[in-house]
Amino acid sequence: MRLTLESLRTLETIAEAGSFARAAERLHRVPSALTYTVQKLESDYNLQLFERVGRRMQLTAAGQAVVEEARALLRQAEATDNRLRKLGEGWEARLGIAADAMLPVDWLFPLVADFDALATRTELRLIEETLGGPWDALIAGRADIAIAGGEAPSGYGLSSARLAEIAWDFACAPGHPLVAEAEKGPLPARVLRRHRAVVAADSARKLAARTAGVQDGQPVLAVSGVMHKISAQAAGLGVGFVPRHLAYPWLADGRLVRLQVEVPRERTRLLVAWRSGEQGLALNWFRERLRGDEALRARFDCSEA
Amino acid sequence: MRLTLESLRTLETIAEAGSFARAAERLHRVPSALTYTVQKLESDYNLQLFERVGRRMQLTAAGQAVVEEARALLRQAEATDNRLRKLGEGWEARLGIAADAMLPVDWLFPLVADFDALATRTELRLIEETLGGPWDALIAGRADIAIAGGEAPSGYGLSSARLAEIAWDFACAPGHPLVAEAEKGPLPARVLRRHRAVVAADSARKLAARTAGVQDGQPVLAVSGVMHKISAQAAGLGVGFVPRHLAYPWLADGRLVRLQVEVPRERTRLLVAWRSGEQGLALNWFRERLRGDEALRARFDCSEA
DNA sequence: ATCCAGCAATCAATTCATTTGAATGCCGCC
DNA sequence: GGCGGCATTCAAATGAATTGATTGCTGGAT
Repeated sequence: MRLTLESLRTLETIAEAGSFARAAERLHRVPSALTYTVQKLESDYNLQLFERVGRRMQLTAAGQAVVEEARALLRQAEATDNRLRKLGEGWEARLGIAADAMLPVDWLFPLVADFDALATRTELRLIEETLGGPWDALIAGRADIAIAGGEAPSGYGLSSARLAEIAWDFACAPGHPLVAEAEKGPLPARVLRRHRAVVAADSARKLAARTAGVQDGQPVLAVSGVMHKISAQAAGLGVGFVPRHLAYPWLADGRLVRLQVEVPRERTRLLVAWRSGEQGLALNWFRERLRGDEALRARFDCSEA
Repeated sequence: MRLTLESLRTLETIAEAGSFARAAERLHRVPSALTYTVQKLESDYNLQLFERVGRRMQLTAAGQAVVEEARALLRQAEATDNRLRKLGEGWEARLGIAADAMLPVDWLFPLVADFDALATRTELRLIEETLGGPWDALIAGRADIAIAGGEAPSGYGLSSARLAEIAWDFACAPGHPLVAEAEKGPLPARVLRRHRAVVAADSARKLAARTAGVQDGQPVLAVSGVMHKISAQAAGLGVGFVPRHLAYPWLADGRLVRLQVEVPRERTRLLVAWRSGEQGLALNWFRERLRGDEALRARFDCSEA
């Protein structure tokens, strides 16, 4: 393939400028250089691109077609150039963010929109995971940022920063037998153990699976995400702790009721984590934005109702 | 923009070959040349593409991303190269074929399929016109081949060859008053003139409009294509001559009936025409294929029924 | 351990495609 | 009829890319 971007760019400029002379000026070259370039292109492809008409040159039909082709290719070349530039500036080619389902992905959309405005050409990937899932994705390299609950698994070289705290309510459907029992006072573990617990299954692939808030011997229904867990509980299929910032509407309109338990679940810390030492600009941007995003934080502190 | 297709190709080859040495061999260059190219790319974009691992080089994450970009751009560059080649061989960028509606476009599809098999990259444009329309399109340059009835307008430098002959039947709907009249014998012009004629409007934009088979003083309904004319006549809206090869099914199943008239319409010659002196390979190909296409010809000679 | 083979980097020398600049010729216009 | 704008041609200059010899490193074989 004898094609050169340079020669196509030259051709395009001539077509736009309307004459070799003006094109030469624009390109900071001498007219004869353009003659050379065009003639080379013509002989390479055995093609007549221009024809003399009076003292100036005019594109032939074939020339016109070539200019169109050239434009298309040049536009893509410019896009590629741009991409490489951004990579050179330190913007990663791709950035994966694995967020615990407790942080609904659409809460991240405003950040993504702001990021887009930077025109970094970094491809973003939002991954929803549960429990150990974000950690797993981070360690395995499927993600570069994890938004996850609890503690960072140690020994993998991860760093993290606090993002928010999640409060838990023990809840079930209004018709559930536990509702009656709860009138006698805070429910002891012994009672809870007799009712099916709904749990969000761990999406981790490699790390040891975690379970949260389940007692030994308690029958279990595992579902694939927090929202499924909430709706399963609302359907009366079981009981369990639900994150307040997500379950709030369900508790407010009575689809779920909150019960007092003897051992309430502690607040969970939600962390932003990354592999230590990674320096990409997109990673930094998201890390800092997440840490400073008060609007996002506030959404976790829904009224105590 | 400092981007070169050559350097991207080099990079791609290295990535594929797995080492500078093997890539150099494939590219018929010396390893140090590749080192030079890669280092230039790296310094141009301030980017590290490779890292030493042992005695060989391995793509960094950024390098991997660049290779992907490079691949995409190179594939398009190859397409462009191919296109220019074809243009150089004499295949036009575009070929427009303006066919009279009496030649249903789908009758041309087999030719188009065969043409496609040549992989010429010529863009095809099929235009349906009526009466003077194909000539008009040819003269105005909207088409390069016309398939049209009658005579080529002279003085425009057109050439033509015979394609087929079209036979006409005078027809109307079974319930039309002319049907009864026709039982007395062939219909004279005087009688026909009293009934509305359906005509296909001329699609020519510049040439003088033509009308065919209409008598002075006859009321007219103009529709935009032969098929519309046929169905308008079948709906009893008027009478007129219909091309036998298209109306045949309608006559066969009785939606239209053929009437004897005193002055039948002569067969019309269908011509393939082009601007004299044009030499494009696609034009030649279609011209020759149309002239030699017995299957196509045969479709006009439907049984005399 | 040692040696060898394979690979990439460096550097000076070379090559050759591209560019330059001066000269020529053409055309249209005042 | 001469002037000015435009493209081409050609010899000469340029400089980016290539070569080839050399060095240095590594991993595997002996």
